[in-house]
Amino acid sequence: MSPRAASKTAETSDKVSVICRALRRAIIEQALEPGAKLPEDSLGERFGVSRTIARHALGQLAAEGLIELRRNRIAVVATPSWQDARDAFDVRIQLERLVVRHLAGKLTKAQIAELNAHVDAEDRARGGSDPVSIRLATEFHILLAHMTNSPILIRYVSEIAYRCCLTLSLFSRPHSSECAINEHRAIIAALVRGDEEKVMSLMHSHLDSVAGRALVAPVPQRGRDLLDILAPYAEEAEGGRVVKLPKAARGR
Amino acid sequence: MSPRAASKTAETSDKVSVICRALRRAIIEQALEPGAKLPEDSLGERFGVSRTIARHALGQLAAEGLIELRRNRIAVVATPSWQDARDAFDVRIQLERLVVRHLAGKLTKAQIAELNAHVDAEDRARGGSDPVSIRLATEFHILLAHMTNSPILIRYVSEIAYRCCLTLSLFSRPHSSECAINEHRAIIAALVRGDEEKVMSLMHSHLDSVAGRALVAPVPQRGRDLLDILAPYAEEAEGGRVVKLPKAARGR
DNA sequence: TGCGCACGAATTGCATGCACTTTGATGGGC
DNA sequence: GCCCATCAAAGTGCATGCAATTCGTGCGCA
Repeated sequence: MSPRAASKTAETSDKVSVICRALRRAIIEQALEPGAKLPEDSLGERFGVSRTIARHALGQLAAEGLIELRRNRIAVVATPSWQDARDAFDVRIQLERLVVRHLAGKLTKAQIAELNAHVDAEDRARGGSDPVSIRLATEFHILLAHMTNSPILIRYVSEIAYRCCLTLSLFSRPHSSECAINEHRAIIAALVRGDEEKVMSLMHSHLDSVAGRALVAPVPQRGRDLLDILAPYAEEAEGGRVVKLPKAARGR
Repeated sequence: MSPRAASKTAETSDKVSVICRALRRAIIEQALEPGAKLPEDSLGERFGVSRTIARHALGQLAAEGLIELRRNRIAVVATPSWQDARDAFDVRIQLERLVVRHLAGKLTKAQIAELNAHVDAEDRARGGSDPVSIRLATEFHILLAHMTNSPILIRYVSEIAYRCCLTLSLFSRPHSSECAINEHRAIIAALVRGDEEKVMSLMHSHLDSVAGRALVAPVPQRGRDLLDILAPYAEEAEGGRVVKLPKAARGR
């Protein structure tokens, strides 16, 4: 391995990072939906560690924006707003343009093979269970980022890809199923040809269309959190205090 | 405050984030140089908290890439490689282009005043103590990011600005002193005019020149960590084991 | 003098315990 | 029947204690 090793990004010990990885994966496969509660002791019990460790893991995930931590409250999987999602995709596009710019014409044979193998796996997973195909589509982008060998790009692209994935599960239709596989193949081809301009615009439009398919409607808010939907209206009425509601609306 | 509040990015409680802020600031003002040790109990004692809290803060800082955490080892302020620094500036340029694109022509009067006041402060600090002027220059960019009101941009730009600041303290000459104040003023002017293209290219060249002033020589490695410099050579000799060195080279 | 080794001090890894906060339910007043 | 006070259960905030590891130093030996 090169001196500039692609070491894990920070992440203290093993136990903490194991929990982080597990939770990240559960989140992007939608086993944990936005808003799901993550009590420290349940986590600790589930992973065979103490609350201290579980807590530390939650701290890391919160730093990545995957979960939300509020003082004295149970941690929950993040529920990004539609605006957050738009912003995330904007940033992501710029970041991934950088990725493919770094990579154009510089891929080794082994890397090309790895990318092709990954897309083949995406192909096989199509029609299979949704969660897996979503995860694979996301991991394609993360795989690309890793090939840049730039720790910063790796970290940021991974983080934001996970977050985008999270928003997909909120705003996307049942599933428009990433028919993006062909676009992935096109990107690989352009990377191999070394056509920098072309691959950047391919990546740009690819992500644009993913975002487009996902974020069609600014309004739908498929009724995840009734209370939050009403909040803006309540705020206009009085000064930020949410008015008392007739006993209904329970997140879970 | 708007419903989409510019709340602190995650950061559990107060105590942890207080420590984080203090350390961040100490690092960018170069009170803590790259490689400086940060033992948990010293930190805890200094801030009047237990190791648990200090440890948590270190975890957060590590997630931001400001410090390095290795198992069973004392945390140290990060020492980015020259290549890391280049990558960081590349990413930063793209991110901050996004920032000014969002902002062009959309600044309120109050925001314009705030920006001008900040640059005035930079002006006053010029010639004063170096650390303060460095910090102010960095905070100008962070201030801009905050005005986008996009949590993701705020987080990423802040993080990467701090990291760039860190590399400056490693590779920059004694101090080429951010004669960039005029460039800051030019950026504000272009933002007010609402000239999107212009302000993006201004920001681009501004950061390019900051990076250029800082990262002139790919080789200098002003002898901070003798051991790391030798590591690659040792690695080529045998399989990643660093050969025993005659007792010299102590970090401190 | 220079090198290696071993032992003690320093430091981290992690679990547990206690105090405080939030949450939700139950019962009494209107 | 509805609203509010009170209280127990659940959960977090944080400190402390113990085991394991690393670091530094002094001693012995060549």
